[in-house]
Amino acid sequence: MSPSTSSNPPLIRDAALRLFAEPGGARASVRDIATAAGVSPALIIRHFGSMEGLREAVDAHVATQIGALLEHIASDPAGAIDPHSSASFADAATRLFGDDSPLPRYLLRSLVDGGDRGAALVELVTRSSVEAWQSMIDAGAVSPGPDPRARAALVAMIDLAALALREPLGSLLGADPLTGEGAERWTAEVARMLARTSPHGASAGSEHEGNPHD
Amino acid sequence: MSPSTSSNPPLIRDAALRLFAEPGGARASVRDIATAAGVSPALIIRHFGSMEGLREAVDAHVATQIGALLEHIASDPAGAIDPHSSASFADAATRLFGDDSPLPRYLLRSLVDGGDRGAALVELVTRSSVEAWQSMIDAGAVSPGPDPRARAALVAMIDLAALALREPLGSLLGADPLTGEGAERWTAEVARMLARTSPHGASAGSEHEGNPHD
DNA sequence: GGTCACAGTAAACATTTGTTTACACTGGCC
DNA sequence: GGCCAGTGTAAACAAATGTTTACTGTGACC
Repeated sequence: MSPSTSSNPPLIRDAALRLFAEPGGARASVRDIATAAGVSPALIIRHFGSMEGLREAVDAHVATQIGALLEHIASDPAGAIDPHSSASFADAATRLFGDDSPLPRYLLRSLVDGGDRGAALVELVTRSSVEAWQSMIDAGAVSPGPDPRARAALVAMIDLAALALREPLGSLLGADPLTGEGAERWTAEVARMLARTSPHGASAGSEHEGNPHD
Repeated sequence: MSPSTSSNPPLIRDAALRLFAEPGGARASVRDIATAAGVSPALIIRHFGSMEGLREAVDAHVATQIGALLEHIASDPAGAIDPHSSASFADAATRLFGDDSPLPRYLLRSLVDGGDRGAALVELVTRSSVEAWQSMIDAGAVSPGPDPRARAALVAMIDLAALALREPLGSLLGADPLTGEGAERWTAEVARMLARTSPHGASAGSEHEGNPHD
């Protein structure tokens, strides 16, 4: 029997997060998770009370982690879509999500299986997007359009999709939309589309997309 | 014992589709589905061979159904985003998805749990979007932009999100994005954003969004 | 009427599941 | 050293799972 260690609860929680985020992960058993974490099934129950308790702990942790990214973006709202500071979002996303993070896939899991807690997590993301968008409207940087709510919804959807639909989007883009060059290209393209709504943007009209990084 | 009926296999398949699409539905048991379909668990195994066989049958059916919508849109590519024919997409979506269709939620399920079959279904949707977008580029109606692949990816994501993220999008929009007024508003807003990329669109420049439905 | 293919089901079966129980170990404190 | 709280585990437990088996009923055909 190994010595006692206080690192086991987070270890278990993280193993669960990884498994739950995978295809078929909703059917991961207490024994699957115990094996992945290198502990006994009974220890999971001891620390978290039940499988439901474990799921709650994972959800709470994910909310904290994703909240960190949103906090970062909220400190620089333009950073999310401004082509000149797109590196800021890309850097933050790379740092938080790396190449192998289960968080975006877990967000997707929350969308389909999360019930009330999943809906709350998704709302965390979309509310942050909508607030950032409103800040930019207030600053006069963008236009709310004839149907302001629809436009805000579109902006929020684009943000949510970049996280939750990371994999199909990555296939389409030919690069990971949350890290490195892929993140820069994605945010640049989103910025171009939204820059179209600037009240005083390009004055030449319809299509003026020379070189956004110069 | 009831009389024999050839309607039981589709009845079972549809009950399974509904259950699988719900939160927690990945854990739906053969007994849950049997109860929902009003048959015995053993009948499901008799007709589909196994639970895996049932899942395959559901996937095949969903691919057929979603293919029907894409076929409709492919016959009128502009219909997906042109504000003047947005009613065409809205009508088709309403007819296919109604108020209560499990298909969009099942697509979301496929994204997270579908493995290869899920990826194939998602590709069905995104390929169709990309092809429609390319048709519009070829027709000179829109511009590919400085990063054509990123722009096509953005268009495809918007389409995929409207289906798979129907519920959070509906909350943001304040209406269902796949039926009725909500579908019209959503497609109108998407059209406005994408019309911005027209090579010879509005010549007044930055923000010219008078009244798109007049 | 008898035979056959097919559909449908209850019961049984072997395995898996989440959880509980009983025990051992560790380290800190007196 | 003894006691205690906390950690960790193997085994046991009751329930649930997907599937198989054995049987019945139906309708078509001869």
